[in-house]
Amino acid sequence: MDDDRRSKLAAIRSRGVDPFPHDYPGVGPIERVHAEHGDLEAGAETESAYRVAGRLSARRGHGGAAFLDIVDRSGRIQVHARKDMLGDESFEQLTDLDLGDIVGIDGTAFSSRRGELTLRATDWALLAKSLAPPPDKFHGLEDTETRYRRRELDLIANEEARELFILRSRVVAAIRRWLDDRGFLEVETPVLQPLYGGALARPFTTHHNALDRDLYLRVATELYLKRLIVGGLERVYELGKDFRNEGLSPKHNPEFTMLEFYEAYADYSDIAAELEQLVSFVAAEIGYEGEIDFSAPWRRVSLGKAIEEETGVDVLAHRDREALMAAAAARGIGLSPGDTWPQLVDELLSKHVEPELRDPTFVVDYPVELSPFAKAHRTESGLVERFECFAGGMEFANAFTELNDPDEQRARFEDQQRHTAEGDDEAQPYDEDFVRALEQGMPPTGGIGVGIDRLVMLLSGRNSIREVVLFPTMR
RNA sequence: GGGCCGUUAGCUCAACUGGUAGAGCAGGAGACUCUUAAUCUCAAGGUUGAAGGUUCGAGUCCUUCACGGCCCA
Repeated sequence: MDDDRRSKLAAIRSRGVDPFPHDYPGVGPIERVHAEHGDLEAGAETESAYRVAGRLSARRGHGGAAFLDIVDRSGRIQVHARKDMLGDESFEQLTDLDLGDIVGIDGTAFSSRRGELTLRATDWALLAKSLAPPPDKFHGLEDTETRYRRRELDLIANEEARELFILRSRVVAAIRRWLDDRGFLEVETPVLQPLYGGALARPFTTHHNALDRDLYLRVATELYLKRLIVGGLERVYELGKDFRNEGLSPKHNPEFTMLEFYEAYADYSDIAAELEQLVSFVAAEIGYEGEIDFSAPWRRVSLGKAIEEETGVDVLAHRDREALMAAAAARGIGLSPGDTWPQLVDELLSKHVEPELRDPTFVVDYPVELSPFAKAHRTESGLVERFECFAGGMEFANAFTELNDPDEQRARFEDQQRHTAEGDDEAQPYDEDFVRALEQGMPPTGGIGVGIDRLVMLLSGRNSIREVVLFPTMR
């Protein structure tokens, strides 16, 4: 077991070699070797010298020679070591390394008889000794629990995992580039909040000792970002973690990454068009080739019509809890009896409509009861200018024309307090600081929240949020 | 919260109706100077998730618990 590795470690030290040296200057990515010599014919030699470094992932010994596979972030390359080139001592020590050791290789590029691009080792160095055996070199690491709890092993053993998280990074970078290019300012608002708001969700509560006061981890950045719009920053975005105190599921992790952006003088139609552009841009940037058609324009359907299409229930014709329960029951649909009217509508949407929406779809114009921060619809009474965007059977974005009338906002908070009294523990607490900010005057504004984990799920074809979060919450 | 499935060597997996827990890879010793899941020889590797119970005997049956996966609410 790792006793063997420990005794090798001791043997290395006893030779006066540091098994954990401080640096290794001049390392280039393995990818570059492939880029510059990927077209060598089998058997061809070059004099191009490279220094690469990475983890020893496989070894095939042949007595006086050996092949070693070295993996770095950019790829894998085979190294050919020969006793007659390295000398007996160096060769023996190189082939005595363990799988998983971090090594540096100096070598010249050539193509093996089988036509594989290979570095002929001229020198090498141990850069870090690995004391724990790596996962199976052929099967990789498949146990899901170990993959999530020890993601480093997943990244070592499974190339798909490496590629996925590199993809995720590129998605986030592309989003920032798109927003930066359009004059949006990236800002940072509080994670610890005296009052939570901006989403219908239960918060995590924590405590500030010096202030002797409870604080909440944010469930959204919305209210602070709109205060920045009041302040005249005009176009702002924040890309970071939100925290919602809810159960775990393939679509829910209690901490998750959200993009919110707000744009003065825009409405929800402008935002919808921008979301189409943004996602199309990101999909193109990463070379998306999956089953979902992200090309604009996306389908638009009203919430009432979407629910009626799937269930036959006209929610807008039954605007209280009892009437809606009865209408659903008449269609053979059971709903949770304790829920408020907006919760019932949400249940119909999430259980009967959402799973059916495969290609990107805007569901537009929500009942005011579901949307305490959205501005009333300009023509449809009782509705607000809001959309949620769905794809792959999953909601991934939520946007509205922002409510900027402070008196109306105050009344909406009062409605929320009534929902709380009715037993809705996800209703919004009254935020007087936010209303006061609106009294200062907020320009007409469109805003959106985009679930980044879910977007990455869609763009990578993964069906669990835990696959796309490096260290998902575990029990 | 409910149902089903799973947990065996570092990793990936076996073990028929209850009868001394096996293999491949990794690791050890050895052979081999173009292999690529290299190959060949030899030896080693285990509190079968935890705790109880039934039994002459439990990886296997029963109970409880822990963790995970899938489905449902």
